[in-house]
Amino acid sequence: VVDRELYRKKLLEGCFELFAERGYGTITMRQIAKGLGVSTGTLYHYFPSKESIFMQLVQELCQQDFSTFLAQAPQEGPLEVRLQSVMDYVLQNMQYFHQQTLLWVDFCQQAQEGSDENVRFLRQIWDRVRDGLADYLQLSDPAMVDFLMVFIDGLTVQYLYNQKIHDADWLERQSKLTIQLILHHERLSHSA
Amino acid sequence: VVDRELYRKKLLEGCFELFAERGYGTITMRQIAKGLGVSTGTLYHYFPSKESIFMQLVQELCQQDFSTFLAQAPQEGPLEVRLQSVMDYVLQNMQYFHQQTLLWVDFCQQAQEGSDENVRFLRQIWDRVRDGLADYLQLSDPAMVDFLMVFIDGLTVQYLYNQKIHDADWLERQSKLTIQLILHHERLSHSA
Amino acid sequence: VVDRELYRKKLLEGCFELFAERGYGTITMRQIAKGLGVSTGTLYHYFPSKESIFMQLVQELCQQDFSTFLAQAPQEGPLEVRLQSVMDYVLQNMQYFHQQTLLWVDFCQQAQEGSDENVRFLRQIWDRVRDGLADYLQLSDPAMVDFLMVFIDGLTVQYLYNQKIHDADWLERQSKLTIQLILHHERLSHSA
Amino acid sequence: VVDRELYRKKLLEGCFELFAERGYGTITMRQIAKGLGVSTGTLYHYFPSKESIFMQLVQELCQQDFSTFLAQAPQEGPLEVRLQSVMDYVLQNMQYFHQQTLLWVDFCQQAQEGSDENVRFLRQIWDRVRDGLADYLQLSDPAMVDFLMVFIDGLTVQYLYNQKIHDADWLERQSKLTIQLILHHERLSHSA
DNA sequence: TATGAATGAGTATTCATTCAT
DNA sequence: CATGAATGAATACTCATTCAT
Repeated sequence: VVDRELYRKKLLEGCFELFAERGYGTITMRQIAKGLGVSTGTLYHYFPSKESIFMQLVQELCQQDFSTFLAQAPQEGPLEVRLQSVMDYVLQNMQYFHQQTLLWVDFCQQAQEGSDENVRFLRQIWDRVRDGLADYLQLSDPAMVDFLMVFIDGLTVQYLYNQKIHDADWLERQSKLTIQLILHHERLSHSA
Repeated sequence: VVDRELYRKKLLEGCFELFAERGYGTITMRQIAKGLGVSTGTLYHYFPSKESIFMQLVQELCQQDFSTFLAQAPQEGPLEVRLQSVMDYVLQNMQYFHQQTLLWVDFCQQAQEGSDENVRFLRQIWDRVRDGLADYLQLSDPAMVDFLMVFIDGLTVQYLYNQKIHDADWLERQSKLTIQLILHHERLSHSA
Repeated sequence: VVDRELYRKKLLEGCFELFAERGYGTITMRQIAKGLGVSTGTLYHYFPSKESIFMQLVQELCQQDFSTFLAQAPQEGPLEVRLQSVMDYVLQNMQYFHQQTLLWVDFCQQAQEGSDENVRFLRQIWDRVRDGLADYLQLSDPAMVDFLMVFIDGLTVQYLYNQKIHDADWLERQSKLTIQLILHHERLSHSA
Repeated sequence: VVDRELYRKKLLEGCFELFAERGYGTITMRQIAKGLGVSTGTLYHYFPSKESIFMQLVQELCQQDFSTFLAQAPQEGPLEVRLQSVMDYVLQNMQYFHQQTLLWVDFCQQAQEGSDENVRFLRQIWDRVRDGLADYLQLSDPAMVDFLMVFIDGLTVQYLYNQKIHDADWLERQSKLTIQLILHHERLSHSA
């Protein structure tokens, strides 16, 4: 029974790349199965539906991503350093986050009709990440965490049209700019 | 021949709502035809493909949107006023921009495979908007326009899975915050 | 618009044989389409679902069958003659009725789960036939019509196992026997 | 080897309910296995196929059913009593016989294509029951046994789409009617 | 003996597009 | 110009059966 669970996770791992390559709505179960090197029957043996694969994938990844970030991020030091470590993490995995965002958007759009239970589930996951980030950054203004995440979301979407135009320098510049803006604001709030 | 062109534009007008309602990938040509009150045959008489409808629609809308904004925006006055007018415009049409962004993402994802000519085309349109905005705002740092558009894009995506965004106050707050951050930066750049 | 309706009926006509050949649950839409000489797309252009084809088919046939019977049956004469005409009609079309009964049973079984609206619909049709038959035979005991139809149903099912064993003579014999039993009962009821 | 045989019969016992619940064509081997509390592998270890399970089940049941009837039926007495005991047995187990008939029809329909060996097998079983019944009732006209069985078959099918049949009175009435008809006929045959 | 993972062809249904009228 | 009937490949998902453990 532990083997089964292990195998399921192994399959799940292979799924992200496949979903990312073609999008949630566009990829077919046959393509996923082929990509994983199993039959459609086997795929359905481990996951009850396409939707379920996606949900499990999202849960798994978000957990991993945030853990990975925390594990390598400096737990002490001034705000600037912590902000920088967040942005570095995002920039280093930009393509990955870009794909993830696209996937979420695609999925939400597809699931628009029918149960919005799934959308609620995604929202929960998103909230958890935001709370974790708020906890890590310890910003005086809680709205600032929202601001940061909105900006990061914007970046990951931008990547869609600008993938080849905006090089690493552009991203770096935007990142630095944002950090400075936040630091300025923090300084002013404290002095006020 | 002018009639044909007029009719095409009239059909195009009705399309946005239909696309927005169900998403680019999800809506069918039959549904579009029915929504416009014509037959599928007629639809194909005016547009060679679903893809083509979308491209023409995007072009038309972006042109209109920016013109509409400029027509009602104050052409003079301090940066703060101009920034505010941009954000007001976005906030007032938040749902519309949200739908538009979703549509773009959906389309790019669907078209991922196949000609990236379409993606290039979308990028051109995006660039034109950015240049227009840079021209209007006259910011000293050109990267700041990019920053602003990234943030706006982030907001429109958030709308998908962040319930807070439905709260007008939250939006207002984020908007004000961003304007202030930009103004601070401008002041510092000038004094430096 | 009349053409469409005509064509739909023409397709419907061809369907009975196909359904009868393989059973409601066993035949596939592809097989039906192929059997009718059209594509699956065309089939769905005229009928929203497999279920719908069947329902429309049943309605059409039952109407036709009873009309056909009445048109050729003697409207006057003693009960014996009228009973005989009913049984003759059944016997002459035994294979057809056999197939119909099997189809009904098959359908009801498949539709067991899900909406029993369809089963209700079939019952309605069945009731209409019984009422028509009661009206035609003018039996003093209304339970006798039920008895007759139960027996006929039994015959049509029997045909399943006995198709090749019981020849025309056997059927004829059973038919005659039943008619006599009913006549006896009628005579006794009247004398009582 | 005797254990194996015992276990096979034990499994078989649980099968009828499962088949009856969903129909021969509709139930899946996984559902049967789950219902019996074994794995599909085990099921296939004892029975080579779904078809085989059904055939063995039918054989087993028919043998049991007729034995059970004979064991409790009065072996002596006038025809009327013996007829009544047959009808009572049928009425008391109406739902069971109804399910059995449906199962037979379903099976024959599914198996239509392919070997009619199965149909032959079912016919043999049916014949054996008829012979047993003829022996028990000792009717002067052998066709009368057929008549009785046809009627009973009709009743069991009716159960599917005639709501009246759920009314015990209706059943009782039909049963009494039939017995009387047969008795009348017997009397007339003897006097002739 | 018993398991349950693996298979892949098969199911009803959909949809962008074509084309005769 | 306008229609809508026709197409058939494609979709998510199912299932009897096999077979390595």
